[in-house]
Parts: sequence; structure tokens; C-alpha cells
Amino acid sequence: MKELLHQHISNHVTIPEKERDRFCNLFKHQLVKRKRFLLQAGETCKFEGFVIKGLFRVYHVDQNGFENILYFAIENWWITDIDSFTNTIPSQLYIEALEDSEVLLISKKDKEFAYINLPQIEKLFRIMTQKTHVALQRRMIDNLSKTADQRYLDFIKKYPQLQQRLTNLQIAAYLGISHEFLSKIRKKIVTGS
Amino acid sequence: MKELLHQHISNHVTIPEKERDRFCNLFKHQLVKRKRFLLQAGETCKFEGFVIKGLFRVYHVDQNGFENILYFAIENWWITDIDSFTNTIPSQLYIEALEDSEVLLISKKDKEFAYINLPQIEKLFRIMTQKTHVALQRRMIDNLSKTADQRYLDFIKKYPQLQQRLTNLQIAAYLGISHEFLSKIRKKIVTGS
DNA sequence: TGTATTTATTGAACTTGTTCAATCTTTTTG
DNA sequence: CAAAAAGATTGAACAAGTTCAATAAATACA
Repeated sequence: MKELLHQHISNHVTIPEKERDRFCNLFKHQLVKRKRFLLQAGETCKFEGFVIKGLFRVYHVDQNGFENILYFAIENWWITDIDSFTNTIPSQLYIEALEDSEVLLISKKDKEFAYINLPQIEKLFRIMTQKTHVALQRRMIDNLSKTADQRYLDFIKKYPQLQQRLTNLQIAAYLGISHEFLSKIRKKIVTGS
Repeated sequence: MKELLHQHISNHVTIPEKERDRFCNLFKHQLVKRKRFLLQAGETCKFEGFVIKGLFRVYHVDQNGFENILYFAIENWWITDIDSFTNTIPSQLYIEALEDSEVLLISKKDKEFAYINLPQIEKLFRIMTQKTHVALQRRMIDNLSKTADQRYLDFIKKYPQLQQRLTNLQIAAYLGISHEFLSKIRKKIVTGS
């Protein structure tokens, strides 16, 4: 059940088996049914999760009730609201399963224990946070400099497998456009302009 | 000269003075005149910098030659292209001094040395990367969910001191709008609608 | 200090993307 | 399987933001 996490850790840091296992034992396995929430806005995020099956979306609801998706998480991805989790403040985000899913969850206390007692874990999360930061920086650049058409084409090229598991509503909410406009972009692409 | 860095480190981690000093000694002091570049697109970013005086902008130039500012860095902020630096790939970014500035620079090799030999440094950068990631995540949410008017009002409220050191062109490039449109937003605010 | 350069403002025409409403298709669920 | 719910498409009217061009104001620097 924790093979994916074992593998993931070993892929990113050199770590004694014993230390890795002590860390993995801090996680609790949890099933999350489709449409169920791991986190809702207003709650303080008390976990960091590692997805071993399924698909989640992490999104924000603005004043007008419009949903903006920050990211999707599939197998081998981490999910949390890092802002709420690290600063112990109410979250602005929802984390919802889009398919029947499974996650491994670690509490804040256990993660802090790991930071103190398992030195390679500090490195692991330094590296993972760097990676997610790089991904977000790239997305920020794209959002600032590309049109919706280009962003959509980039998205389906970059995540072809993910696209098939998502509705166009969800893709639109990720791209930051209305789903009607996405529909028009898709038509334009099919008809060749 | 390295007092700011000393202070900054002690503010974020508990570290023996000796370890902190060994780390600080890895930095080289550098003056950067206004309009000079620390990094230009195409180069691989070979440093991480800590600003001790002045002001920098970190920006991207898109296909149409339009400049998008990712962030500004003043005293006590770190500057680098984390993507280029960590993955050793050509940067898409420019880092330019907007005022006569001073930075402390550390090379990739010395930073890796620190990660291996100075355990609290791993923690320091885990925390700093988390912080910058949180800031970027907040900005991403704002960009997805707020109008240009709101983003401008938020910006001058959040960074009043920074606003005075920037031109409206630079603020517009940060907000992701044309400077003409920013001018119209400003007029609307002054005339009270 | 005066000239050149950069920055800021404004208006008009235009483009990109939104909103609303109607219709159709697909998926979910009792 | 049937009904209900969710998702996708389309068009028309609208709003947000861009582009271009002209002019004025502020700043840099020889």
C-alpha cells in the first residue's frame, strides 16, 4: 500500500531504509469517494497528503462564486494547502476528489517530528517544495504572457492523460476562462480557425 | 556588510553562530548599478542572491516583446531563477537592478556544500522556498479571481513603500496589464468612479 | 542647465473574453 | 432503465482590457 510512497522518496533523496520506513509509518491510509472533500475553505488544513490512486482538484471560490482551480493532483502528487498548513490559518481552498481516490495522510505534528528526527525528510520537502514552486512559476509566466488559446493547447499537450479524466468545465476553471469560451476555442481548433 | 543576512538567518532558524558564519562566508558581495543585469534570458543562473540594498525586478519577455514582472526584490529578499538554478537550464528571465543596489551572492557549488555540511541551511531554504511558494500561490489566486482594478488596489495597499520606488509601467507589468489601462484605472480611482 | 529620453495621460477603435439564455448530449443515480 | 443532473455547444449582447497615436510631464544625463 505504501510502495508508491517508498518509491517516490527514494527517487528524490538518498535515505537509509530504516529512516524511510519510520517516515512512511507516520502516514495513515484514507479512501476518498468521488465528490468528497479532503479540505473545505474555512477549515485549517491539518494534513499533507500523497495521492496513491485517483484524482483531486484544489480550487478556490471567489466572491462571485466562480471556481478557480489551482492544480490537479494524481498518483504520486502531494496535496495540501501549504499556506493554511504551514501558517495554521483558515484555508481559502477546497480539495475535492474527482474520482474514487486513495491518499496517505500525515499530520502536522508527525511532519514536524520527521523534520527534527529524520534529516533526509527535511531535504525531501525542500526538494519537493522547490519543484512545485518551479511548476507554479512556469504557470504564472504562461498566464501572464499567453492567450487562452495557447494555454489550452499547451495544457492538452502537456497533460494528455489528465485531459481525458477531466471535464471541459474543470479545464476552463484551471485555465482561468469561462467554459463557454473554452468551447469556442475548441471549435476554432477543430474547424482549423 | 553581512549583518542583514545574519539577522535574516537567525530570524528563520535556530543555528549555532559558527555554522551561520561558515554559511555567510560563502557569499560574495557585489554592487549592481541601476539598469545593470544580474541575469539575462538564455544564460544559466549560477547564483542565489540576497539583497542588502536597492531594488531588483525579475521579469520575462514574451514572444511579442512584452515584459511580465514575476516579482520585485528589495532588502532582505532572495533573488534567483530557481528553475534555471536548480535544473541547470537556460533561464527565461531577466534580473535587473532598478536602483543602485548591493547583493550577496552564493554559487551553486557552495550552496550544495552548505546543504551537505550545514544541516540548518537545508531547513532555512526549505522554509524560504515554502514562503515564496505561498506568496506565489496567493498571487496566482488573485490573478485568477480578481479584476485589474482590485489587483492594483491590493498592490498599493500591500506594498505602499514599494509603490513609491516603482514607475506605473513597472507596476502594470507586474499586474499583467498595459500601462495605458493602469492609467485609466488610476483616473477612475481618483475621480471616484 | 538644457536637451534627450522615459514616463504618464487620454481618446478612439479594436480584440479578447464574459454573461445570459436556449438547446442538446452525456453521465449519474435511484 | 428512466429521470434527473451535469456537461457541452452556440449565438447575441456586453464588459474588460489592448493597441495605436498624440500630447504633456517628469527624469536623466551630457
